Amino acid sequence: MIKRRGTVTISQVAQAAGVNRSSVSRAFTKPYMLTPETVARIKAAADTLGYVPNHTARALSTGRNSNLALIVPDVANPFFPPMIRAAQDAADAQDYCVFLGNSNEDPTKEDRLVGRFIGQVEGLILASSRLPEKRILDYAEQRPIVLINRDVAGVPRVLIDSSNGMTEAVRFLADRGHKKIAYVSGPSGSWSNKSRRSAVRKAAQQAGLELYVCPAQVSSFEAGLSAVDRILDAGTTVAIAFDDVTAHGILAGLEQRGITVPEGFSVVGCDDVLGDLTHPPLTTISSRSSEAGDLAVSLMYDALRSVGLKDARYLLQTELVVRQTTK
Amino acid sequence: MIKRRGTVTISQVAQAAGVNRSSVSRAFTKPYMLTPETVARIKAAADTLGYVPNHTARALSTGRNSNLALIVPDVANPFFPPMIRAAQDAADAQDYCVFLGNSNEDPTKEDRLVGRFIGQVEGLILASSRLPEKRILDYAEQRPIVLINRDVAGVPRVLIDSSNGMTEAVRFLADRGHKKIAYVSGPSGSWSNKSRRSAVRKAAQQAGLELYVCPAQVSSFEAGLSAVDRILDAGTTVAIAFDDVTAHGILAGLEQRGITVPEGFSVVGCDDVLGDLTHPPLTTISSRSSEAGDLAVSLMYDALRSVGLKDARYLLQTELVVRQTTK
DNA sequence: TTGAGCCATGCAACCGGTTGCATGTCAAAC
DNA sequence: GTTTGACATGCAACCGGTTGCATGGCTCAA
Repeated sequence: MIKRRGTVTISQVAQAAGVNRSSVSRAFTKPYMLTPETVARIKAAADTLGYVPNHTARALSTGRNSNLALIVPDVANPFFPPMIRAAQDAADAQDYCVFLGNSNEDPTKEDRLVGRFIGQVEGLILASSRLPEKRILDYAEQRPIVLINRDVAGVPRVLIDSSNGMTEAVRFLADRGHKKIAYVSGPSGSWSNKSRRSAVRKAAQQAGLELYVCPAQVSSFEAGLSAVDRILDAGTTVAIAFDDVTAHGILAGLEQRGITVPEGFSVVGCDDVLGDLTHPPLTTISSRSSEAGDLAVSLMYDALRSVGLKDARYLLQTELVVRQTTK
Repeated sequence: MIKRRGTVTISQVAQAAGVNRSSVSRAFTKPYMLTPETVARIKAAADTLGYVPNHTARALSTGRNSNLALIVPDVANPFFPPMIRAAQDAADAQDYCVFLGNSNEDPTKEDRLVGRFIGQVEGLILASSRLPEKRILDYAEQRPIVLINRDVAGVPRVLIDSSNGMTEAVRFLADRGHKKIAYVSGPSGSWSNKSRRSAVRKAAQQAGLELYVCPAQVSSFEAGLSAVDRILDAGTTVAIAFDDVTAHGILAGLEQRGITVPEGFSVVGCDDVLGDLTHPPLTTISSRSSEAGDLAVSLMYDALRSVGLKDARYLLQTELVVRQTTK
């Protein structure tokens, strides 16, 4: 047992105030049960002693700990920080603390993180989870789980629906005279990637455009960079990237080859996380990830309060943001 | 008391295995005290029942919870995510979980977060803390605290020392013929800002350069943008910004006014978080913030193990990274 | 005056583990 | 064959709160 210097417990306060331990407990959690004078006396004693309720002990006896966990594939991917911040703020507003996990896109690590967290949180929010569906359902049995950008029936989820933005982008490109377009993929296990790719595919078909899908395993600058040769070889005139980070890599690759954007080639990103940081400023699909974080936390509260409403499925709509990488 | 479905406790395992509760506990925490056969029998029973040790109960009786807290001023500032990820990884390697707090640059909120966390962690890491020194020392009395980019004597700290990078930058600019330079400040309470500003001041003096210090309250794109008029009015030919984000705003402001970089004006950032994302790619000062995160966690382990070595002070050196915004 | 009922507080069990000490067993040593 | 000691396991207290129930004092009405 590690003794913390100066840890003052409920018993010491009780003794100082001349009451039973239970009254001290009530003074802090159910003051209406006590005379105002008693409460005042206890609080005074607590103050002079410097008493602070022990969170762990309380959690043990009540079974609630006011903690949430949030797991993301990559903190450093600019898509996530706004989401993390929003979730953190929303949790903070209800006096909840949030554990953050970084799975590094690795399902095994994600699984380990969930296991570590699950014992000390009331619920978990998994963003862009790479876990097998069965695993998610198993965990959801133990604790409320809310998903972001992962679509598992029976688990409350917030989905940033890029498909209408993507559709809009494809139509926009068709109107501008493009005939053959490329889609540069993202992480293979990603719901977002699947949903974006199929939206592009469908819209391209409807608009009578030829589509080349360029595989890529991860979302990264390098992935975009190394896709450039293939999308050029395929004879396309525009690339729609899985996300802005990938699009940025594509822009860099094009510049290396002396191809100017948008005159020589057009590029469309997704998620609008880079703002007009790229050169030229990137045409992209909006996606307010902070709203997703906020919404996920409030869904979590719903789940924690009532046992019902397990199958919420929120779609956040997106739209094309035209900047200067498309012609 | 909230009853979790299917919570199996040590007592049930004990009964199933026909041993005392204490043996079950030992099978998991001190197996060497038991016969291998007994351990095996207990683990088998635990497996079939699906027993998972209760983290909270363990924390209560041992006084250790294997949790750390990390508080940053702004998760969305690109300086922090790599640090967060590194800290998270380092913690993970030792089976620690990390709470993340976002103070939003607000000392009051930071204080509240510390208060919320301190009861359920073994130690706290405060990055770029805006807390009054006294407050930090008070908290450090209760739990080990490690600071990043905040210099308080008596508290272990990791400082990214931008001063030699800044000095290098000023000399570099003097060599290129600049006579009057501007420094665009960052958050007023920030140690980094003070240290960078004074390094620039000193180096400018030594190099015989005239210096204009342009105040700014926060680190943001907008702060940089709105500083442009003043740095131009002051007659400077180059601006050294508190960080890359601010520098990016300056670049945008210059472009709005039709001033080309680096021909018409030079810009230097700090922290190297944008890579060559800006246009033109930004000359900046390196700072591997992920190393700071990693180091902070290992300092924390030191602090948790031994009561001594309270006054560690690590300086991480930096250097000028010349790209294309300087002439 | 007495009994009913309410309310403030105390009592003690409980949450789920951990751990110092006691006990019992068995083997080696005398 | 008895003593000694090492070692495996049990016992029970403890970590610091929470909470259902018991108790006792007081008020109010009959």
